[in-house]
Amino acid sequence: MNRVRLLVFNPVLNVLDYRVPDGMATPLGALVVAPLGPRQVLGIVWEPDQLEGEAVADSRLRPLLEVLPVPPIPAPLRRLIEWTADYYCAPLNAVARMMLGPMAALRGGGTATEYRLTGVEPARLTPQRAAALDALQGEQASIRELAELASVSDGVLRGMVSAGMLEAVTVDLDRPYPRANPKHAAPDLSDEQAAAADTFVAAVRDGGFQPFLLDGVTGSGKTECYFEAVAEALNTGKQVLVLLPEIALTENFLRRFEARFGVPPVLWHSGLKQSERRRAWRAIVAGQAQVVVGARSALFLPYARLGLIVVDEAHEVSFKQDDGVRYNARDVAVIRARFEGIPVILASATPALESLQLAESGVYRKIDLPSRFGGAELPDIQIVDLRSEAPERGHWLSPRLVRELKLRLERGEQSLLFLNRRGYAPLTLCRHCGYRFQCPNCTAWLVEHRLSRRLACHHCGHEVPVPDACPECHTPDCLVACGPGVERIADEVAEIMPDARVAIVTSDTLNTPEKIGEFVAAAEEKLIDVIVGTQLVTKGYHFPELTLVGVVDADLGLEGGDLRAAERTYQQVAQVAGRAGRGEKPGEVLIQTRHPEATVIAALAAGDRDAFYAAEAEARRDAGAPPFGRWAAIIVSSEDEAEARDAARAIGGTRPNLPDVMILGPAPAPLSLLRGRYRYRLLINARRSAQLQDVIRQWLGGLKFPPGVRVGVDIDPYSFV
DNA sequence: AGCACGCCGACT
DNA sequence: GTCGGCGTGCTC
Repeated sequence: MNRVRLLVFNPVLNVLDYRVPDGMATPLGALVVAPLGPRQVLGIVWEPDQLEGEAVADSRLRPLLEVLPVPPIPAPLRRLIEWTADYYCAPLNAVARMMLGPMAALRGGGTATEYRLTGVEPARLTPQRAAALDALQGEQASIRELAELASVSDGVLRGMVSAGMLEAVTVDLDRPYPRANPKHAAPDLSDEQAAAADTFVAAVRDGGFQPFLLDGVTGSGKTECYFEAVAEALNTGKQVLVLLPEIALTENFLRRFEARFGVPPVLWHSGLKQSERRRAWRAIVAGQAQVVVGARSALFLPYARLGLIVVDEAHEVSFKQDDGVRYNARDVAVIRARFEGIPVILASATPALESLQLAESGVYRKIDLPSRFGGAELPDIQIVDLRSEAPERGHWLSPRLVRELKLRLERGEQSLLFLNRRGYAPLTLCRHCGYRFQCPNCTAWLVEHRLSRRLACHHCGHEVPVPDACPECHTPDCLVACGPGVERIADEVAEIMPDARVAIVTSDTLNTPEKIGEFVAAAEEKLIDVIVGTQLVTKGYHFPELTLVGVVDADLGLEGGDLRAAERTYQQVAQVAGRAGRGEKPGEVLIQTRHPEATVIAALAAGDRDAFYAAEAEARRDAGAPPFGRWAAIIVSSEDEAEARDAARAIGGTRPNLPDVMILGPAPAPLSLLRGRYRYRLLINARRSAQLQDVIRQWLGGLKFPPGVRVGVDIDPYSFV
């Protein structure tokens, strides 16, 4: 009898065996549909010896139902999925799920009906129709998606179809993407850039695993360099994957890509519409998508002919996924390149210490771009000691920073104020009774957002309108805002410079590609004098008239005892400083701090990157932190507090006693209530010699938990909440 | 995870 | 005699 072993997409069943009906071809990697009880399940044909599980007797095997019309998942991706599951202590099928697109993408062909605005004036314009008219400019999608986009019911849109305001368009679901032209606009590279580009081009041409760390200062033109490697891949018919840390950066990237290659790249991120996602997945699998730009979720897709991976802004912590499978896309990208036998480029102006270490030890080949493109100078960085140069009461901008802002406004130059805190104020309390607004689902304050007149939790999305009176003592008009957010800083700028045109740039205000485009255009046309923004503005933007950067509170990131707090502060400030002086005029950076003596701040002021990394390396070595030692976390959560505590104690009570592994906890996690779940945590610090994952697997493998309890393992954690 | 099965108490 | 509570076990 012909039997196969499947990796099946069932949360609790990883491996099942089936009989292959006569005449059915089931190569390794084939996606198949199998019967499971009264239901059906999707599975992948896998090497039997790679999947653990008792072999079931022939007589119990049921026949496979169907092989899906999709090319088999190639062996390198199967090995990557095994590696990731093993390294991050995650279930195989949870990892494998990340390579799938929408279920509809598994069957090709066909057409869909989409709708778009016609411009026809209706006899009757209801408020809903007016809102839809406004929200759907330039959009084309299914009724369902348009309704979502415009926040109206689909009944409204169907009415608009009858009224002739919307028209149906039939689209081919698998229509190919336009071909990129590697010679569309060849760049003008400096000698430094050209040398780096030649190295990458050769690596793509020759193939083979080769990891690069592209270490170039802000404004050195890293993108132009790796674009040459992309061009080489296009010439040789290979696919390229470019990973970016945030969706917000894809818009900017897309423009630069289109300028260089004549067509936009294929996008992959969580914001895609269902039909776009389906089209992209099929083109990726078929090899028709030449260059895919995406967030970390693009990493596990089944590319047919991958020839190069680029991880841009490779130091960014958002490459670490913090729910579901907790993997680091930067690290897994290197592993994928190894299995695929292709080059991988990690690009950054402020590499992670781990990456620098790997470059120093010769694992990565380091390519340096030490100077800015076009002769622009790196900005002058100065420290403002908030203890001696205090802002006015209830204000956050020091006299010196205010002076410099006014000077830029007079000269018609632009300024950027950076504060990594969304909203108006991080805490709101009642002046009368001291009541503090807290999230009912999380251990967190509600953040006031004045623009939307709401109090919002930044962890779970809980939102309430700002009340007129205190909910506790019912005193009217008694709420006070504590501390600054970007909205409040924008108010302060408006107060000191009433004529200045201020733009707030956060994920709240720039949440669509259109809005990002409008912002960039406005900034380039000098319709904005002062940009106030969160980390969203620290990367990717190039505004030649921007000559002043103010870091409102450099100490913010240092609070909280996070393992990587110092490094992240260094990276954020260095990145945002890099926005200044990118044109002909020199840039100036003012960093406001209460700890000018801190190593990070001193290194930033002195422009001494090596000193910072040396000090950071020493601190990490002392703490047994990466890359010298290893950390892992076990997170236990339940909607029931006692259940979570008991499960955590049960884990703690069976801790292994090993010389090279230290176990801390269990203790309530810093965010002890998150999205309605109570959380306990154990921290594991291991020497590099320890078999960390094996220890954890053995430890947890012997334990059983009640149904409501979730136990997650976080290898190399970034977030310590 | 779902879902069926089954054993028990409560109600018509 | 019937309904429905959720503990237990199964899916190749």
